[in-house]
Amino acid sequence: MPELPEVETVRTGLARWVTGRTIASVEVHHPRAIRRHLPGSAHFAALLTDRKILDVRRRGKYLWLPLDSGDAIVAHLGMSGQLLCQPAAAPEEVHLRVRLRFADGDPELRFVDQRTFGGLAVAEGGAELPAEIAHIARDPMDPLFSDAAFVAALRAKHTEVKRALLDQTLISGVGNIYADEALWRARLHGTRPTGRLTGPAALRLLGHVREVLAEAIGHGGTSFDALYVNVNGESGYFDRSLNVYGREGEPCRRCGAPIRREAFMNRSSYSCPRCQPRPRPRRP
DNA sequence: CCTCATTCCTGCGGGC
DNA sequence: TGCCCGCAGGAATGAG
Repeated sequence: MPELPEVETVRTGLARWVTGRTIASVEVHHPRAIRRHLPGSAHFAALLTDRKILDVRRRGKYLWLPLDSGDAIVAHLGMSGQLLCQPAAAPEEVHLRVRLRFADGDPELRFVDQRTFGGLAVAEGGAELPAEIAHIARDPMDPLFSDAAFVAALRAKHTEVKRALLDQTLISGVGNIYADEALWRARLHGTRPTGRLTGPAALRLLGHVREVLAEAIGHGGTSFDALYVNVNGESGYFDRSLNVYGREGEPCRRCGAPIRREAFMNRSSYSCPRCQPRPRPRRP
């Protein structure tokens, strides 16, 4: 379940292994792995062939690789996507979707994705910022992210605070795991209405979001099931530092109360029933 | 305009 | 043993 820290870990690895290299050939093994590209896989491959990768950039959970043509490769890992730098001789992964070979040989770049929620796309003229991801807000690690604008937008929303944290047009990079972790740190229940958060409380929450993301980046990300790995196929180990996510029934590390799990948007939310009481209804 | 439910996909593990 | 079902969940999409 790659969120910002996992994607940033992949970005770092890619930057090291593919920056400055020229793509020699492209193999698409599964058409669904190429997103929003009506001309088809062959055209996708043609736009990349003989192009040099200039950089590897990230916004939220999206990556893009500017090319010397002015286009960019856009990548989203979805639930189970992996970008792996592998020697050409390595056996094909079961869920290998796309393979990029380079003019200078090894390593090649492979997009592997079991559940095909992720995918690659070409953003024509998108080297600076692909139009496909222009609607995604800056993430809280971005130097140009505005804390004040975020707080104002959050408080103006008519929704619950966890929904807002997952809204990538408000703040990007946060998924189910880090939303729960930040809310635990902030001692807020996810169903708290955003409109009833004070400015200072919203700012504190943002601080906790940024803090948990930074710590997770420092650990190389979180992995539960080996579906998330860095470009060398290694898992992060931040999962050892999680305080609520996946800990139903285990004691809260702050107060000892058993962590609860609640259904939320077709998934699960974890919280401490004592540190994070449910908000009282405004009017019964 | 805004909010929210639905849908895409596959492997795993629990229950019977 | 084997089958079925629920679950994991980011984000595009369309409904209301």
